[in-house]
Amino acid sequence: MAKRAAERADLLPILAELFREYGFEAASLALIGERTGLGKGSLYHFFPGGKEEMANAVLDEIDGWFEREVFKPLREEADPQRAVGGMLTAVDAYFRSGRRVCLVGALALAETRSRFAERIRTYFADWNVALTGALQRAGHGAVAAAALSEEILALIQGGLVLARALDDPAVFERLLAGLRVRLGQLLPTS
Amino acid sequence: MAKRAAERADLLPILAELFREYGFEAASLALIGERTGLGKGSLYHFFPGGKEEMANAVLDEIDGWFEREVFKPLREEADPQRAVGGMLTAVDAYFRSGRRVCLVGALALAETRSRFAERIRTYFADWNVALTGALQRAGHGAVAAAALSEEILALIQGGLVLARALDDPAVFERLLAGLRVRLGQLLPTS
DNA sequence: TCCTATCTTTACCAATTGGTACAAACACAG
DNA sequence: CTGTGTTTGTACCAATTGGTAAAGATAGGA
Repeated sequence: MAKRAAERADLLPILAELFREYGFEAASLALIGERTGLGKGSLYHFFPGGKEEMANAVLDEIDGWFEREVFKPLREEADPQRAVGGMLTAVDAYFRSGRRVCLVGALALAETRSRFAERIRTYFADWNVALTGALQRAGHGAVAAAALSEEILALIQGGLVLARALDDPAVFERLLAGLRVRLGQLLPTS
Repeated sequence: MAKRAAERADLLPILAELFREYGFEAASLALIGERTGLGKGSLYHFFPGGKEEMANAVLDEIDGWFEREVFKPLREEADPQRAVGGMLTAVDAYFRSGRRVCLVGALALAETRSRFAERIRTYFADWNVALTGALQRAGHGAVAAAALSEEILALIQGGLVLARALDDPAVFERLLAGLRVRLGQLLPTS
């Protein structure tokens, strides 16, 4: 049973990359079987609910990661400037400096949105609330903090879209760097 | 033949909404037939290349619209401030204030990216070049203009992702309004 | 009226889809 | 070695996919 849990958990990163790369619909069972090296039998053994359960398991893991590495620090870190800076670092690492796409954002635009709508909503809503709080503690007024938070999230998501569209991850990096400057993490260079 | 051209053109908006709503893969021929009221025979009569030709025709139309209504004004309008402000107005109208998704951006994230990669690239590259030029003429240095242009495009795309994810078009509107303020189209309100 | 080009309907196709059933292989505790 | 529960391979399923073929309808000009 230790083995079972371990192996199911090992599957999640592979499934996540598959969904990121192909989307939910286009990641067929044939493709999943090929990339995981597992037959349908095993796949349905670990995920009796089929693809939908796979996607939900992946989203669970993503939720967990962001809660642990991003949202919670934003809420609890004493120094809010550090908290926001840390968020940018974590995000940069997670999205591999623009080479990786945000699965939640992609699902939001894609055909299958309705199937995961509520999860998608809370993911961004939680992020937005946590970030707004940190910005307020950093001295911004309530309205300004909320506006800035939305702007930061949009820049991150839009940066991923642009980096993918232009096939140039550097776009994402430049946007993050610009954000650091604007948020006072660095001094403007010129 | 006048009839033929007219009817094929009339199909494009329907196809565009279909692709926006469901994505390329999930917009099945059955669905397309249902929404257009046309059988497969007619569809393949107008688009012998099948779905791919439909998508390319839609992308042609989008390219044309943006070239005419956005890129060209950005390049040619005498007053660059006005040009950028006009762009924001056009974009707001086109995306129905955040209720409509950017098909090109969605394709960039989706499974079918590779099939339209070059078109997606040039769409954003053209936009970026035109906007950078206008910003330079508005007084920004070359580097600053390029950075600001990328930031504006990312905000628009990210705003559409967020609006869709949060199921709240107002997010997009707020981001556009914020942009107007930052670009000096309006005075800050507080 | 007849002819021709445009358009549509219908039936069909092989391939693939997600999902199920179930027997065989496996590991491992007793 | 035996028995038990977990894991896998194989064969199968109905439904749907994008796409084709070709007969039939519909028009417009001569």
